[in-house]
This record gives sequence, structure tokens and C-alpha cells, in this order.
Amino acid sequence: MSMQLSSVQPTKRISTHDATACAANLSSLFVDQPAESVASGRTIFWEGDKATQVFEVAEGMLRALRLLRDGRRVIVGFLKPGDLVGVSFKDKYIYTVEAVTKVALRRFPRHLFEGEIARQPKLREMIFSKLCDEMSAAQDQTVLLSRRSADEKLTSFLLLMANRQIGQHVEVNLPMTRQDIADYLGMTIETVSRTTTKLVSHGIVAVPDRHIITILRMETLRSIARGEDLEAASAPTTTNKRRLPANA
Amino acid sequence: MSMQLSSVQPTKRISTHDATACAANLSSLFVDQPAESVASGRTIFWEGDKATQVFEVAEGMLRALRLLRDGRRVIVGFLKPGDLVGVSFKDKYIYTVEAVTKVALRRFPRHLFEGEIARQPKLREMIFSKLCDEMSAAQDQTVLLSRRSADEKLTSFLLLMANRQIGQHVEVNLPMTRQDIADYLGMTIETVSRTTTKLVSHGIVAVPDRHIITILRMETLRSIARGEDLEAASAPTTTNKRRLPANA
DNA sequence: CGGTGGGTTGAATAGTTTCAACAGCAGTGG
DNA sequence: CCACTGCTGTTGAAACTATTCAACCCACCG
Repeated sequence: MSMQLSSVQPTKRISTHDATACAANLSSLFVDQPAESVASGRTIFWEGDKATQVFEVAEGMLRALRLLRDGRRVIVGFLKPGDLVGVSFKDKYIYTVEAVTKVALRRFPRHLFEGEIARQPKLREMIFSKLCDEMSAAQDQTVLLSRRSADEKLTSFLLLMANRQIGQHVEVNLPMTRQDIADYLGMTIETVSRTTTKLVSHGIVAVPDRHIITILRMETLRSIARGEDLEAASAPTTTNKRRLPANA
Repeated sequence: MSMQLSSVQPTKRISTHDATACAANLSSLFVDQPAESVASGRTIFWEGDKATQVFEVAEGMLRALRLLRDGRRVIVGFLKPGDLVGVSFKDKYIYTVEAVTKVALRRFPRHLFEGEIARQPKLREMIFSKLCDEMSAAQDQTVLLSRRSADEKLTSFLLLMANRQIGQHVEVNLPMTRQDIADYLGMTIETVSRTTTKLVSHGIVAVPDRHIITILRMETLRSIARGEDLEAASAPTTTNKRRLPANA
């Protein structure tokens, strides 16, 4: 019964300048608050906790997750700088939020936050707008999860994380673990690993580091995410990456 | 970039009395509007249409869906009486809404709707609250979709549709087609059918009519939805329903 | 009465999961 | 300094489950 996730910014970039430019009024609420540092792995709040605080992510990445009774974990979103965490109009948080990396947060008491929203029409509008983005993101995830194949899911995920970066050799930062990705995409860690390996062996991506995936052939990746068969889409290079594709 | 789905009412029943009791201010906006009748199968609006109208469902059921480029369909929610359709703070609807059954709607121009929200703090609060329910519903679907087995998905879906009805022999109304259910759960129509048959043969549900599923053994259904194995959960009766379970 | 849409069932296939082993790396402590 | 341990990620083989493609049933309708 709460709402604390805001993980897409469809029209604006998440870099510091643009974010503040677009959300000046929103961020201004938090700007006077000291940035609190949270170590990676720490929990910000638990599902079911009384929703007393609202946070703004200043730095780092967090994961929002729900635990199932049988111990399985469902990650309902990743949070990035500029996102609001804990915006709620019910009394309890509906999911747990944990720091994926070292994180910097600005805290704001919820009742003050709501007071500000009531007072400032512009701010209110921005919050509404953010909630819309949130809904949109939630539905994007729904679409992602109902995709049939592991190939589609992972490539869509990479594009989501690449977040409007265009051009060749886009470096996608993946601070989360493979387990996080698996729990986000509704598949097993092994399948995530195997699918990544497959993309690498087709020369579509490279994995210079555990937490970095470089997109080498963006259009091919896109067509796989669209549902085209991986083998068909990556026709140019047969099985390995000996021949670098012309467009890369 | 819109928000028009509101498909759960966690704390209140959807029957006419209670809904109006809890949402008097909200419904009062629409109550003066004439109820428009829409035939089943008709489209209310398309994904990408300019979001000019807000609707309140008075009667019937609708489906909200997104179409993928390759023709696949993802149903992101079902809408029931009391739900708002088309509440948006962006300019376009993000999904298509179609009538599952014959539907009665009350229409309200969006700009007036937003004006009312700005003017009435109480109304605003209710809308926020509704959006929270919506978010919650969206996430419930996320959790549903990341469930591993077809058994879990379908049983969870039945419990969702049964919507807090308790007791023995709960009749769940399913006005949508099997294809709709499949597109909502991210599986094929055949698997939906087979899973239903399996539940019937285990005496857990009965299907007196194409659009009605009667829950015979609620606790068993719940435990399957929780992730327990169907065979294990339905131990009392081995393969058929010759012996009615004690608790049914 | 044939056609159509919705639904069920069967058999083969294809894909993911499961279980298990192992590799790489960081941190720890002798 | 190096073995030891724990964590994350990769890979392999077998088991399993959903999908695919097909046939078929049924109710409804012109």
C-alpha cells in the first residue's frame, strides 16, 4: 500500500545537470538535507515497515524487492540517482529496499513531504508525473516478464539499463549481481549466465568486467529484444567474433 | 506515459454500496454524467491516443493491454466497477482498453478532472490513494508473472479474481476468454486449459460454465499459489474427485 | 447444416530449470 | 606469503515443463 519506486525518466537524462534542471522544485525539497551514505548490501527499509520517510537517491543504485513466503525473491525495480524512494500515501512500505552499491541518500520526513505537496501545486504536478513514470516502468517490467524467451528478456533488460544511450559500443553498467538480474527477469542465475555467454559468442556484446556489458551490435540486440531469433538476427558472424561487424 | 488502471481495492469491496461509501467524493464527480453503454469487444481508447478523457467503470469488465511489435498481446490488467480508466498526467494513454463484457462507463473530460483534483484536497488524496492501489496491483502482477510454474500462476490468478471472498465453494467469475487469461499470465492458452483441467481432476475447482470457476478446496488452492506442489497439496484425493475433502 | 470462435486434448519438440562441479577473486589468518 | 574459505559466476548433463502444431469438440448463428 505504498509507492516508493521511480525508476524511469523517459524524457530526461539521469546525469546531475539535466535532472536538477527538470526537477528543480522536486529536488529542492531535499537539497538542504545532508546526504547520508549507506554501505552496499544494507537495507533502507523493509516491506511492511511504517512508511515514515521519503528518500531521494543522490548516488548509487538500490533494488526494490518483495520476498515470497517460500523464500524466493522478486525484484520489482532498480533505483538510480534522481529517483524518489518511499513516496507513499498508504501507511506501510510494500517492498524492501536495499543498497546494491554504496549509496548516498537524502532523507525527508513523510508528513513534511506531504505537507509540501499539498502546498505547492507545481511540486504536486511533478510528483504525479513521477508516479506516472513509475506506473509506466512497472508496466514495462510486466511486458518484460511476459516475454517468452531468455534471449528476449536479457536483451530487453540490457536496453533498459542502457537507457537511451545510442551509438556504437555502449557500455552498460550493471552494478547488481547476476542473481539480482535473474530475480528481476524471473529466470535462474544459470540462464542469465548462459544467455550472456551466448550473446558474447555471437559478438553482440562483450563483458570486459563482471559489472559491465559492452553492446557491440546495437541493432542486432534491438531486433532480438523485439522477438527475432538470435541465430537469425546475428547472421553476419556465424559463431564467434573473429570478424568484427561492419557497423561496430 | 499515463495512468489509467486501477484494478485492486485492497481494503474495500467492489459492490456498489461499499464502493460509494468509501469513494463518495470520487464517484460524485461522475455521478452526474450519463452512463454510456459499450458493447463487449469494443475499444475505449488505443495506446498512443491523446489522453483527453477519464472514465469510471460503472458496470462490466474491461482489459488494458499493450501490443508488441510482433503481434503478441500483453494484458496489463482487468478493470472492474469502481475503477478509474484513463487517469493520466502525461499526454498519451500508454495502453489500449477494450470491453471484455458489455460495459457501462461514465465519462469526464480530463482537464476538468484535473481541475477538480487541484481544487479538492480530499479528492486529491483519494486519487493518490487509488494510484497507490494501482501501483500495488501492477507489482502484484509482476510477482505473479515471475512465479515459476503454470500451477502457481493460475491458482494465484484465481485467488486474485476471487478477491477476498472467503468460505467454501467460492464462485469466481471470469468473463474474459482463456486467451485473455493466457496473455495476462504470460503463458499459452493451451497451458491455461491444461492447468485448469488438472485442478478439476484433483477436485480443487469445478468449471460449471466456461466463465465460472468454483473453488472447492480453498486452502489447497492457496497452498499451491504459495508454491507448494500440486500433487503434494492435493494429497487427500489422489487423482479424481470421488471422495469429497472434509473441508469442502 | 455448414461455418466460426472459443476451448480442450494429444504428441513431439524446444527451452528452462535443476543439480552438480568448478573457476576466479577477495578477504582472512596462520 | 600462501593456504583456506566464502562468494559470485560459469559450465555441463539430465530432468522436466511449457510450447508448438495438430486434431477435435461444442455451442452458437446465419
